[in-house]
Amino acid sequence: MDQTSVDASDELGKREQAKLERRSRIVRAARDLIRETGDTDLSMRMIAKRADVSLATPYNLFGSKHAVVLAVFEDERDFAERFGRLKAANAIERIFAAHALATRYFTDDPDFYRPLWKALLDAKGGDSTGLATPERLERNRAAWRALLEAAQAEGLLEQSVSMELLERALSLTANGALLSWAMGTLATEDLSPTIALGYAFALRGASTASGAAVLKAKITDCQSLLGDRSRAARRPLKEVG
Amino acid sequence: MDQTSVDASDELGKREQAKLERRSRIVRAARDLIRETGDTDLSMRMIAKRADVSLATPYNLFGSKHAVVLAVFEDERDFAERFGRLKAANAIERIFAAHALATRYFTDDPDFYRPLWKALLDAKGGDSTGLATPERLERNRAAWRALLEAAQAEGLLEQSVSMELLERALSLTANGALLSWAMGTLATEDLSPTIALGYAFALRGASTASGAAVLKAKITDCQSLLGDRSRAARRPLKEVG
DNA sequence: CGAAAACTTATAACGCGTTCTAATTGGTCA
DNA sequence: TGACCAATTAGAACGCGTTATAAGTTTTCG
Repeated sequence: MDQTSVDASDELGKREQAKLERRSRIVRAARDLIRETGDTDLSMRMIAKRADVSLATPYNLFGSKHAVVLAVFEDERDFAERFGRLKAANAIERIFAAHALATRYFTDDPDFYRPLWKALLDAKGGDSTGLATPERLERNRAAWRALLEAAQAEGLLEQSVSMELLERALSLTANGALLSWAMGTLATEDLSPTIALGYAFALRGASTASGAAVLKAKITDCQSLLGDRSRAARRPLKEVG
Repeated sequence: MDQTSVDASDELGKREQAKLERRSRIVRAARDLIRETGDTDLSMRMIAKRADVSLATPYNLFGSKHAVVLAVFEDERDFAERFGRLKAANAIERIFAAHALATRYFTDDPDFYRPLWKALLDAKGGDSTGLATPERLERNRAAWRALLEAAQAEGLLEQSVSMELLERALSLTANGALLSWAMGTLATEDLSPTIALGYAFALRGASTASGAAVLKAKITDCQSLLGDRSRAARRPLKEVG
């Protein structure tokens, strides 16, 4: 309905242009509030005040607080772009490189992304819930599936397993880990190796003999990482967040 | 601190006894409300009215709505009891039997457990969040770890992998699936095979040669289950809940 | 230009989870 | 029995997400 072409910023009418600017002001206000105060002051009234709009405007332009936070989230992650230019020794290493790339967003800026995830998990709205826009979700799914199919083509993953279902299993692991992380049950430093270990287990379960070797190495890597940490620090849950 | 012995209901003083009865009235009220109306009318004011107590009382006795819902949840699942008497051909089959037992709670009564999970996921409270009581969580973890260690002792899982970390990977998968299910992204009929497939992948990634065979069968089983379903019905998201 | 359409605005309202106050009930114990 | 004390109670209040209404304001178009 909107967004008639890619370079739409010029020929769009002042009305639509003003709407776009209001939209971005709101998203920026929400982002800045998360950056400055975590999720404590992330209220619609605060966002509206900060964006110099009325309280009703975010509801006109986005529909709900969830949608605003989602817009902040998607604004930050120009993820799929860097996805393509991943280089690694083989397809499986490329999968873990993609994982590292994806996870670094969170671990590099946990004070920003943890409140964001927490806000995203607030499921009160019946139907508008979700951790990503459907289109974004589908694009990510496709990107991961492509990585997996490349590994399958290289003979590292068995032909008999469905890459679609394997991708679903991997994303389940990642979502579970991010859930634990957002709730404070999983420490930031453990997030990446925990997901990597889950990936390694699942991938090895779908791998051929040639793929199993490198994955076994990955498993022992992650295990020693997590094992050392838990043996060394054993911090109580309070200190996690 | 409380619960001095098993038959504590007698020698407890009328005051403490009345408190206990109020507690159970509140939990029962919350349970009935979920059963009757889903999560639409699950408000503290409703729960209090239904339990014939003041609005302040649930806060005195539980502390928060989250704690009340958690109490409902734990009240329903006398899970660990039936955990012991699982019989199967081998340790790995016993793991999947345990999974089936655990998942059946949800799939048999989705209209009850889905709102419950949704309420549990509401993370707004900073520190009281969690999907289970810490003690309950630790008990479940230990039970699963025992199952895994039995499989390891039978030579089905490799000695080099840590059963503690493998258990964590499995629970990540389960939590991720339950999250998707609670949010309406995963259909009830797909919940059990999806988790089972995730378990099968991860377990096969940690298995020895002798364990890999039965797990490969499990993988193809689950795959055909999920594949047939998605090919046959392809229902839109709306019809999920 | 001037009218109509589109959108924002201010503001009030609703039910929610949660906290607080003051008053009252009722078990406990000397 | 009578005094103490712990807990519940009614009720108001706070900020929240969200919705609705009525009154501006500004672009668009004949």
